[in-house]
Amino acid sequence: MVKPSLARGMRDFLPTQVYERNYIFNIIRTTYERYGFQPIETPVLENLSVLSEKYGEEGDKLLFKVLNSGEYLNDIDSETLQLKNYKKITPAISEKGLRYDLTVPLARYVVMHRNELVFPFKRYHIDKVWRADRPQKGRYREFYQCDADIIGSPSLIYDAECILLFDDVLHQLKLPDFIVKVNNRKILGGLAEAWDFSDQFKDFVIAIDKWDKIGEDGVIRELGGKGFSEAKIHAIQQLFRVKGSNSEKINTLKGLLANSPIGNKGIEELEIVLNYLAATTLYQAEIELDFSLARGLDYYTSTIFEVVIKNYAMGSIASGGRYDELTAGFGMPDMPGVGISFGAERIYDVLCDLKLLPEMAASSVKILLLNFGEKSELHTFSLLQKIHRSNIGAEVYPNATKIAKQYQYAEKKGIPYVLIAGENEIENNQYFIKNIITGEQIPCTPENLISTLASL
RNA sequence: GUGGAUGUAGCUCAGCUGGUUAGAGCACUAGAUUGUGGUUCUAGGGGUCGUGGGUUCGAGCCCCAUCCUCCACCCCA
Repeated sequence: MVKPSLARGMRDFLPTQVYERNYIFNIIRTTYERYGFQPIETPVLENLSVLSEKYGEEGDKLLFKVLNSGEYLNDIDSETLQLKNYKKITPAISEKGLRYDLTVPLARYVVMHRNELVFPFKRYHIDKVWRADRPQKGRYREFYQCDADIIGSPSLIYDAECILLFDDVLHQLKLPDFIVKVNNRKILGGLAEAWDFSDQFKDFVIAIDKWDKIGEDGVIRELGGKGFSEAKIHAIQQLFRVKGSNSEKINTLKGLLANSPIGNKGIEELEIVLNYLAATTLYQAEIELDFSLARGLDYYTSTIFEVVIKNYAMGSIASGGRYDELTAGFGMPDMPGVGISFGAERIYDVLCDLKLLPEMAASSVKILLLNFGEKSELHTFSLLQKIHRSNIGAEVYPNATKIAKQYQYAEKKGIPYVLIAGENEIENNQYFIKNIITGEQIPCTPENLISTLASL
């Protein structure tokens, strides 16, 4: 006997949970469709040559790798094996891995199918991804991402559309106040240029990204630890003084970036995006420029966004950004893209926690046909088929156990009605449809059973 | 990958300073009620106390290791 167990970070879902999760997926999917995105599918497994080095060093550590098939040890010389150096052995025994996100596979897909696609290519993809991270709340090793991306256009109208998508979807999900934080990587690059630490850009980005969490002192400490000089830290501290409305923030930043062409380009892009948004009326999204927003993934080059819930201790529930060179690594330059992703698992956790999931029918079955025993069972079974053919969900109880139990079955499955059609009813040509909640009994004849059911 | 907390029935938990056959509530099954349930009453099934070692006359309780979950880092949806 094997004790049943789940691999770390993996989860099962009960039927009611799947219904609830599908509610979220359906809202996202139909919204994507309405904006003109089309679905694609890609394999769960990709060659590691495609996945590696796209996510930064940390990301690569979190890739689930799949062992080669067959006698995979034959191809390694015993010397390498002796060294026990996993960095050398891993590529020799594993050449495939589980996808880490849906964006890098998309880049690969676009390059491979470039002649079959319509550009700008708007695609959505709702599927599982895997990360070998240590699990904790809101963090799983297997989870869904709900991506929408536009490939092949530099137009910032799409960046603005991404924000409309955040607003539209999260509004439909009835999420409470949320903030869309927006920044532009070129601004961060410009600051690095203006303050002369482009060589330590990555350290800078990681440090300021934690501002929300560890505060100004924490960021300063971290920068100091990474070898930033006092003067540079002092310069960076100016970032923390950028306050006020979005336009005030932009003005302040223009001063800081006066001598940086790249930085000014970032500001300009940001202003264009905000200008597009100014022409719209958002449901409830609050747009906040946040120059400490950085995003860890290496591939972002321009606009970046992240959605957080106000006053709620949870990481971002959606995020995204513009990447201009993602396909370049696959030999296809000049293919800019922008996209977003909803973290459906986190959204589900939040909606559960805040009790914002609507009551939904746990079953799509409308009526349970009670089983009163041998003499009426065949009749009941024929009714079952008639109801199905009328496109109404129905089930028959499989045996003539006591009625109380049959009622409970219906109740637990969320079936709203039961049909009472036993020997007496069949003989009298009168059935009863009973509402399981109210107890009300609606009489009907064999002839009008279907129409009565359909009208309920 | 680093550090910390936890783990007793399907679920929520109790179990004294280590001492006979490990308990409760809910859930489940059966009966009271052979065709109209969700109330009540009665009876019943279910645990190698996460797993593997160790200490002890004796371990759910103490020690070590390991796994899961949770928390903080790293990083991220």
